Amino acid sequence: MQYWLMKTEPTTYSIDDLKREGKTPWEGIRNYQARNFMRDSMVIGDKVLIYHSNAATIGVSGLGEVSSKPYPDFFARDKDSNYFDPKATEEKPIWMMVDISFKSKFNSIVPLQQIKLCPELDGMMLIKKGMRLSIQPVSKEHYDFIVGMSNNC
DNA sequence: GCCAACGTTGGC
DNA sequence: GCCAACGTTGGC
Repeated sequence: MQYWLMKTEPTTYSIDDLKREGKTPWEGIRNYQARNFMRDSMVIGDKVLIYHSNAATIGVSGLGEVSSKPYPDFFARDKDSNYFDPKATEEKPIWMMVDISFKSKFNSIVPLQQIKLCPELDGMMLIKKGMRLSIQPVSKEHYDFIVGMSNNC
């Protein structure tokens, strides 16, 4: 069992969209390191912090769970998709994804600003300078602490 | 909208 | 394999 943080821009796909749909393919990851986490390390049942970037309120908005094995991101082969990649083929799909299911929406977002201020969260990948990975591993301690912060809002 | 930090591309 | 140019991310 591992813990992750996955970024999304709420104008594209928010925690409310995930709540409404219950489950979604996490398509459009076009970074090898992020893909490798999904392809090589994620297993069904892993816990996920859903993070809103480029938003009015930036921060962790709720919880999800990995609910499928990795499989090819078929958007890469859809010419009409923003995520189309001409190099992707059926034999070599290049890009992989997993399904993420909805677990909960926080009463209020745990803001990035606050995450940066908590000594308990020192060392989180999210707050490292220059870090822009859209999928990051999170320690159980940091995961639990952020869930705790959401309960105190 | 700005821009720092990264990642990718492509000529050599 | 180097590295300049370009594109993207994402906080501010």
